[in-house]
Amino acid sequence: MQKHSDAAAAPGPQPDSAPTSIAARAMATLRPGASSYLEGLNPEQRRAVETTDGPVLVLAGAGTGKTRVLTTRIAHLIATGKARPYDILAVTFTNKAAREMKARIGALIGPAGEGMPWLGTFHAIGTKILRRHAELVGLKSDFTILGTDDQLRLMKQVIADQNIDEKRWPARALGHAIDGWKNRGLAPEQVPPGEAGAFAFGKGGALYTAYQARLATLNAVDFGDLLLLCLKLWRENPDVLENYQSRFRYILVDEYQDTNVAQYLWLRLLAQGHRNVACVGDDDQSIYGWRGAEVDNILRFEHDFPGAAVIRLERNYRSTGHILAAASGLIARNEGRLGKTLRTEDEAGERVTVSGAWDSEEEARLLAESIESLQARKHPLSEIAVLVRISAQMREIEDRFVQLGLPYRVIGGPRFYERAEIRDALAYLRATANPADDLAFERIINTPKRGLGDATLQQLHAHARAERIPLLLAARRLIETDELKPRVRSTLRALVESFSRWARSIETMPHSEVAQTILEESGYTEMWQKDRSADAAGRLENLKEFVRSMEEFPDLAGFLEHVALVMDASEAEGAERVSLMTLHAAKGLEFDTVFLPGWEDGLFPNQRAIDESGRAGLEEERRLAHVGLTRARKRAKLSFAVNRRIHGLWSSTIPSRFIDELPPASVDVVEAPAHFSAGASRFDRNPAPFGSSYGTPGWQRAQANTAASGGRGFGSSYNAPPGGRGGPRQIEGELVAKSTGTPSAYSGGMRVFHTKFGPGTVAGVDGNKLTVDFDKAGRKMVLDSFVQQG
DNA sequence: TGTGAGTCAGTTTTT
DNA sequence: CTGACTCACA
Repeated sequence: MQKHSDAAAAPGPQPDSAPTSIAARAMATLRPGASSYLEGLNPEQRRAVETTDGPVLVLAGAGTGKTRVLTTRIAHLIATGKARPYDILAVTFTNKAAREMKARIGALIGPAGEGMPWLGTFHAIGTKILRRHAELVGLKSDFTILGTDDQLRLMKQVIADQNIDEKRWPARALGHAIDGWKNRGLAPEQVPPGEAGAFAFGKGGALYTAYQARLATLNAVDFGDLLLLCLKLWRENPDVLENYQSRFRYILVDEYQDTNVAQYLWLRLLAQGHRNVACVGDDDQSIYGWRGAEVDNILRFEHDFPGAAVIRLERNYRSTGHILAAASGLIARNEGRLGKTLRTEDEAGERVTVSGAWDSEEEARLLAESIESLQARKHPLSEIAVLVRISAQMREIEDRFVQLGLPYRVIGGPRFYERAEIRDALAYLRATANPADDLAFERIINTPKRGLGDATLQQLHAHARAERIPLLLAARRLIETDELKPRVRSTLRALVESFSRWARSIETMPHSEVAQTILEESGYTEMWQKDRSADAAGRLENLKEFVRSMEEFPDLAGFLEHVALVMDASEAEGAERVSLMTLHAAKGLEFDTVFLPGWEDGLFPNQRAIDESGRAGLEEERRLAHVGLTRARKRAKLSFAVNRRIHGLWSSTIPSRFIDELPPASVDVVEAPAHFSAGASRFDRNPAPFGSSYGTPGWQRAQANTAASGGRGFGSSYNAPPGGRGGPRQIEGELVAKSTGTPSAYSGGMRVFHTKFGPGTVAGVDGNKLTVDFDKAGRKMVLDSFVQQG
């Protein structure tokens, strides 16, 4: 049970034996020590659970049962009668963490835990508070929460309004600056003059002010405001603050090392009531400095909350000895840390392996072979992860997996709600629900194309600004005048009337039907049905899913809130696939075997991180390495390549300095392939005969694939023995690919199947390159060796 | 209004 | 080498 306590952690048999909260409370008063939920905790964990009063900092190293402590602590507070579920404020960073915590509390103490109204992300709780007191900060309670793209659009408008050249001062940069200020809890008037002047010849501050003003007129907030406006609310209304201070008898914070200054201030204000604040975190896993997280918050905790109890969880239940030793040895090089030493009672296990490759392509190949040999030994693919520093590394690895037919999934990536069709559908709903939502209206006024282009929009804007009214209202007024061309006028009238009709139908129809109607009547669905590009079908699917998902919510407002805040798409779990993700995305997860490719100076540690943040940047990179290693239960396999393509150019690289920082006793250097023998390094070993890889399933499958496609194309480069070359094999590969003049076995109109993109139709042929319209993935250029006839 | 060439930059990412 | 974006042109 303890073994995989952190992430996996269905709380096993415990829930069955866990009493309901009332019984538990009664029992706990009689025999406080005997509560079943406390069983199986180690002494430190138990102390972290039972030290309920006063400030507590729990330094929970990777795999030490952090989530378990947090959830048990809540269960304990409730079971002992110290607090009712609604007395407890429990904040997390992600929705995923919040969901997981809810589920686990529910499992521990039964239905009583499900009613925890104040368990959620900082932003969700901030929203809840702001909606109650919206008018005190100049909003209406049905304010809209803007996503990043709306934010950007708004910034562009603000920049244009101030007659600033958007070329020289891009909206993105302004957005970055404003986000930074908001992360630090700074309202426009609080920005230090020096900083405000840095943007656009001293206009940064003015732009920030203007941006906030625009938000206010739109009755909208951005993510930063959800915290910042709480601060404003509380500072200006001490009675409101007091109310929340006394309401939250106990406060718990997850991942405290990730808090930014705004969140810190937010917490500190609330915690000044009962002062029962428990923060759980790990300074060694702070990897979000670049987006405002302040490691200092955790380093300074004892100073900020005098008399705080500091509890270290150092017993690791996840990884074997060598992995832990490697991770600990590495992180010990960091200076700015509170210091913990992870220990395990598990066996030493396998040493961490380090291997070099000639180039990144070979690295990908060796990695895939290694996975296949694990697979051949019945190692489940779902227990294997490949963690990369930057997503650009994924391409080559994916290519290799695709070629071998090795099932994988990418974690992270673009999310459901970020897709254009979902944002469009959302914009229709938003503009219907809130006629003042100019950004939404603007987004869809000409989607689908209905002849309401830039010129019309400008007119609307001018009118709206002059009258200080929303765009939709401006449109309604304008169509009564003769300022518009007849055609535009009638189109706009139709649109405006549609919106009125849809708005009325919200009262009478179930909201998912309203959505369906809007999508039909606006011509939006039709637009995609008519679209001949290959991904149109997928988009229609997404829209269906979108409408379907609305049914899970009681009303439109509830749904809109959900998409604004709880934006992660549910991912199908448990499939028998290798997981591929960035190191950042891996935090909180664990796998039996973890591959860590790309350990090269410049890539990892990343040069930019060092350039921008110097020593602190390097230390954050090192923490990232530590996070990567500690994801592994049994096996961690590092690798690097000595040649890598960076921005399209081949450059030679040297192994990451982190590799040399690993404790040698816990590391095995794996023999390098033939060509990798020059230069004296610790990786200089006898080359393994390359022929040994010919028997792997991957090799055989690659050959089979080649045969299936007629033995032509890129695949044929693999017919040359991969070993026995002194130079970059990549170049050979390219030469072979380019010199393939023989006509492809494929021709336009043929149906083909691609392992990654699925079925599709050939649209064009150029030598061994095919242009294929895939049914799901859209139009892609692929090499014919990657597809099969079908 | 839509396309095609040309330009330019190019970590990590949640809410 | 990509992909995102802009700008000129039809």
